Amino acid sequence: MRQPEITKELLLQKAGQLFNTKGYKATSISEITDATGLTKGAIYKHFGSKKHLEEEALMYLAKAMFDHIRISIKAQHTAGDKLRSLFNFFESYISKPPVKGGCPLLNVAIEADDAHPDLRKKAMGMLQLLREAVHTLLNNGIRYKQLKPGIDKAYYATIIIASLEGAIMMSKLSRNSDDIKMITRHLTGLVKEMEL
Amino acid sequence: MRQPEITKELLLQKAGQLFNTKGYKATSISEITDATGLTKGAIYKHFGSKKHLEEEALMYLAKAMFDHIRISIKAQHTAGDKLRSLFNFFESYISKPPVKGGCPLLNVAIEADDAHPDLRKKAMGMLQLLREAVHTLLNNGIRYKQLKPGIDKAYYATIIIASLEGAIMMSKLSRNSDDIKMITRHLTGLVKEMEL
DNA sequence: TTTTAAAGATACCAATCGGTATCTTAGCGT
DNA sequence: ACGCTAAGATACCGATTGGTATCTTTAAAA
Repeated sequence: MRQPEITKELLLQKAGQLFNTKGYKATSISEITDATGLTKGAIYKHFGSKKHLEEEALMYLAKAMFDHIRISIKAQHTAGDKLRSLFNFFESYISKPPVKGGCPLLNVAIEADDAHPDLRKKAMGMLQLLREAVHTLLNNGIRYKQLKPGIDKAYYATIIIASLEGAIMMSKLSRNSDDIKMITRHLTGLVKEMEL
Repeated sequence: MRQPEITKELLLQKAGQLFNTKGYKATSISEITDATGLTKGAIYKHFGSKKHLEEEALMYLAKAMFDHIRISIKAQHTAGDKLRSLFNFFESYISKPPVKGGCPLLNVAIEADDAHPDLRKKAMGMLQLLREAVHTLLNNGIRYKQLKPGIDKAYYATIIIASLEGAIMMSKLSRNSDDIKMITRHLTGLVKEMEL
């Protein structure tokens, strides 16, 4: 019954889900013990403090998100298809959420930007990773003559990320996929303009 | 010294600022009494419960936001100029924030969508108001032959709101205006396509 | 000038917060 | 089979939470 690695994984997964749904500071230790069936002893043995658990859980959520992105992108073979697959991944945060509570980047960015510097730094790292992923994708598309060579990569990366995240906010609030679908349509149009 | 209306206004303004910066549930009554110099007695006399104060403070922030929007839009005379003025207003949430903490709609939507149904309903109302404002703006632009008649108004309203809100998240997180400026540039391009 | 109702201050409440110290127990190396 | 180490449970801590009951004070009506 004593399997510390499984225990830690369980704590990260359940705490991550709670943090992503209710918020990091709004989730109490006792809610995490309730959700896991474990006790404070287990949490403080593995993480030392709630703050540390918050940060590790965020990294856990980030890794899960980027793993999903990587998989869905790798399954496609042209820049255009990879981008459309990325849009579909964000659409899934509404239709069949890989983790409850929506996009972990958006959630932690809003909660942490003014009040929680350590979480904010990790959120900035996450945004940077996402930016680089799109950037790389566009770059490869240009290199393999799938996208027009002249495009402003940073500009398109910002448009893609901002409109997807904004649409997740709107669709999660409204509890339907209308907005995220419109944004997918819009971005698909942009991709067509970029394609050769 | 006893001026209940001024006291209430002070409470709404300071509580609104704290809620918009730190979060609604993460802000305690004592932080509000510290910020105002008042006591619990004043708060509970005027609002009855913290939940009620949260809701009234949100409506106070919403009213301030829409008042600002209305003013900046009314100062322009064509649909295109009104839209560009709206984009500038959202840019101001980064460069010279009318209320600390960024866009109240974005903040409350992320905090409330899963866990706080009453706040969520008010957030939905806010989003709907913003949607209708853009919709009306586009409609009038068509009526007065400033915009192309065939445009999909709901579609453009979603693109405008989503990309602005997403960009606010990114720019607030990064603490610079690069992203919101890129989005303004992108949306300005869209407006040009719509204009006759 | 006195009365009075409301505004707001003060003092208290149980519940819960994050955190720690201590104790028990499970499982591995020998 | 035994002992040791670390995983995890339990019991406690002071501080803070939202909320309430009571007391004081203020400003306007009479």
